[in-house]
Amino acid sequence: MPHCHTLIAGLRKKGFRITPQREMIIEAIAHSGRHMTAEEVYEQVRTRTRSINLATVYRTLDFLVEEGLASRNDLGSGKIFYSTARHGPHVHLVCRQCHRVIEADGALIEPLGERCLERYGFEPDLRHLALTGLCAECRTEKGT
Amino acid sequence: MPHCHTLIAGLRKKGFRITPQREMIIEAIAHSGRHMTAEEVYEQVRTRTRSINLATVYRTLDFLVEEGLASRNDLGSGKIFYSTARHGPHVHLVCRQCHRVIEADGALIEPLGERCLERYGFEPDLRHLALTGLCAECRTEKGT
DNA sequence: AGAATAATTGCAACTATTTGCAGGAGCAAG
DNA sequence: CTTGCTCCTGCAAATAGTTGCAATTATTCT
Repeated sequence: MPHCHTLIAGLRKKGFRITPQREMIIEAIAHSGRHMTAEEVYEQVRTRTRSINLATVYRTLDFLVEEGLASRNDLGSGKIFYSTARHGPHVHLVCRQCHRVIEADGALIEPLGERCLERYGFEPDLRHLALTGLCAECRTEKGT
Repeated sequence: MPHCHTLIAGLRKKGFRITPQREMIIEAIAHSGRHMTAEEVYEQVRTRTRSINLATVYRTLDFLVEEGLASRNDLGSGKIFYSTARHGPHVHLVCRQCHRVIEADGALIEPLGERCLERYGFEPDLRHLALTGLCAECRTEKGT
């Protein structure tokens, strides 16, 4: 799993500019190894410098998503979560009712990638897939 | 489509109240057979009555999602799309770069549902799955 | 090192979505 | 058809996320 310096070096090699803001945003999110909202990333970077703006955070995060270095997930809570691909591939099972999020093994969707590529020339990012549905508890509740 | 009447009857049977607003919102989205933003649904219903509020539209759409009758997709454009499950199961392949959306055959992810259920007791809604990744064109562009 | 240049930032305005609360209305029971 | 119990709606305010534009600055070329 790429460390933030690897990420940064990669971006630089591709010809993107690495500003202190971008560097700190990347470090914040890559280092946390968790899912963060833009606001959280902002707060985190803010503890290190005053030269950071929330709009920049949003733009940088979306930029990272475009470059395939982070993923953006709407888990139905009204907030969008971002994360790098540091922790291995995995799937989020998001309950549409209680909004609980189960982290499932990425192996679950292994065969999927190849088929997308074959049939549609589309290369899905399967490191942070989110599936919506009903969790076990909500299912039994419902099943009355 | 009398389809929406089925939906409405089902909700009534479950003990939910069917207000004119809910009825019109359901008709709007079920009838369109497309993906719509909350704003579009609002405009659509607005042509029929003045007694509708955008907040109600948002709440009703989220309610439908909870009930498993609609799905909510953040396709990365800053707007959230909603749709019913009228057209058969299918997958959205969303390019993270050009934001193009390819509609793929739902059979693509058939085996996935069973495995989620087996291992996690989680029943995913596979009728409107969205996968993020790189489309063929953006991939070749990148491959320079 | 210094200048040119084009990408990136901050600001502020704007759009999108959520939430609290008070009043309104669907539905069941009588 | 009236009552009462709740759930639902509208409003307005709060929170999230996006965008245009002028100023700034990372990188390249000399």
